[in-house]
Amino acid sequence: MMSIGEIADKAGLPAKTIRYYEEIGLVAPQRGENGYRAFSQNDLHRLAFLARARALGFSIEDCRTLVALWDDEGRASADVKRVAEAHLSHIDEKIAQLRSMRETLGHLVEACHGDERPDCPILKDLAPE
Amino acid sequence: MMSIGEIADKAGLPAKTIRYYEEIGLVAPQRGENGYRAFSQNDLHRLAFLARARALGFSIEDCRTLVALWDDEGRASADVKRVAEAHLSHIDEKIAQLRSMRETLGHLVEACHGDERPDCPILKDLAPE
DNA sequence: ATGGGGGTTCCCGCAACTGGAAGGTCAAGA
DNA sequence: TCTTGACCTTCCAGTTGCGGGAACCCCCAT
Repeated sequence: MMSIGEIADKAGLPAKTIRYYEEIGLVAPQRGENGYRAFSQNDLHRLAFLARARALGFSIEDCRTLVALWDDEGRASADVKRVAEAHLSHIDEKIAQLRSMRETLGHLVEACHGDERPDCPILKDLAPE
Repeated sequence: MMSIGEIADKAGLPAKTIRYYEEIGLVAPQRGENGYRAFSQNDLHRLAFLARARALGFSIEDCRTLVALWDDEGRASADVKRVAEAHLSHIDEKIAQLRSMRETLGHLVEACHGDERPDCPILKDLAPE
C-alpha cells in the first residue's frame, strides 16, 4: 500500500489529479485508519494506464471506456479499436485546423516588416474590407 | 445603429458571444431608451476583427492586445508581429504534440486487428511494463 | 388582446484540472 | 517531550470561452 505522494511519483501524475480521478470514479483506493488513501499495486497500474491514455490525448470519458475495456477480459479488440480510431480522426481534424491557421498566419507574419512603422499587413488582414 | 441580432448576423458571431465580449470589455456598444444594445458601424468593424482573430486561434487576451494596437494609429508593426509570432510558435507546438500523438496512435490502430478477440496491442501499449 | 419573435439579466455548466486555505497526522531532531 | 516540517485531508475558487436556459421586458402585427 502506498500513500498518494508515493503513487503520484510512480504513476507520473500530480496528487491533485489522482484525487480528482478518484472523485470522478476512475480509481478507488482504500483508506487507512487515519483517513489517508492507500493505493494498491493494481491502483498503480490503473493510474499509469490513465496517464498514458491521457498523454495520447484521450478524453477522460474515453479513458473511462478504455479502462473498462482493459478490465474486461472478454472484450473484443474491435471495441478498443473503434475508440482509438474515433480519437485518431479527432486528432486529424485538429491538426488540419491548426495547419490552416498556421498557413494563413505564417504568410501574414512574413509579410509584416516588423519595424517602427504602423503599417501592418496582419492588422490589415484582420480588419474587414 | 443595429440591434444585437443584426450585428450578430453581420459579424458572424452568436449574440451570446457578443454580450460576453461586452462583459469583458472588448466592445462597448451604446444603449437605447429601452435598454437594448445599439451597435455602431465601428462596433461592427471591431467585432468582425475579433471574429477573424479568434478564427486564427488568437486567445481573448491576444485579441485584446490586437484591437488595442489596431486602435492605436501610432503603433509599431513590430508590436503586432511579436504577438503574431508568439501565437505562431504556440500553434507549431500544438501541431508537433498532435503529430506525435497521431503517429503513436496510428501505429497502434494499425496493429490492432479489431475483431472479436480480446488481444489488443492498443491496450497492451497503454498498460505499464 | 394576444401571439410571436426580438431583447434583457443572471446563473449554471462544460473539461480537466490547479492553487490555496484551514486543518489533521506522523516521524525525526533538540 | 516538544516542536518542526513534510505529509495528508476536505472544500472552494479560478481557469478559457463561451452555451443553455430561466424569468422577464418590449415591440409589432393581427
